[in-house]
Amino acid sequence: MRRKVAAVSRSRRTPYLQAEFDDAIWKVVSRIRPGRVMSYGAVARAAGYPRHARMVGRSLGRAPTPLPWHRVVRSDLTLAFAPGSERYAEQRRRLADEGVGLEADRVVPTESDSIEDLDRLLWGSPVS
DNA sequence: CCCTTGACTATCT
DNA sequence: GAGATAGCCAAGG
Repeated sequence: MRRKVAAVSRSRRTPYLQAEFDDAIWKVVSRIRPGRVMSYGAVARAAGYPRHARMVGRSLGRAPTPLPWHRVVRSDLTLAFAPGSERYAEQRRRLADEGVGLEADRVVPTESDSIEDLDRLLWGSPVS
């Protein structure tokens, strides 16, 4: 059923529907492969909403169905939650379970991952 | 309206 | 590489 979030943005710039935004974001996140991570900004761009990195976390918090939210990290590969917080611990645990290397609060890129293509590499595989 | 707050980022020092 | 800074943008007070 259609959620009735009437929340049309009151922004002076880009009018947008929260429901559509959420659907786009959730779809992208649900496709991140296990053992891989993607940045908030990359998710936003892949969903068609450049410059909306800050909105991604908000959207994930609204997700009704289980989503691999733990695969979304900052562009510098650090976790966005406060170290010591419950959600921080949860994210670390889930990533570790998938074999993702962690150094302090930062994901350790695989040797095959190159910094320049993080967007694509983090995504996992070319969108086909 | 104005101001503050974030699950953010790119770019300087 | 760690901080500081300036953009970013929707929500909520």
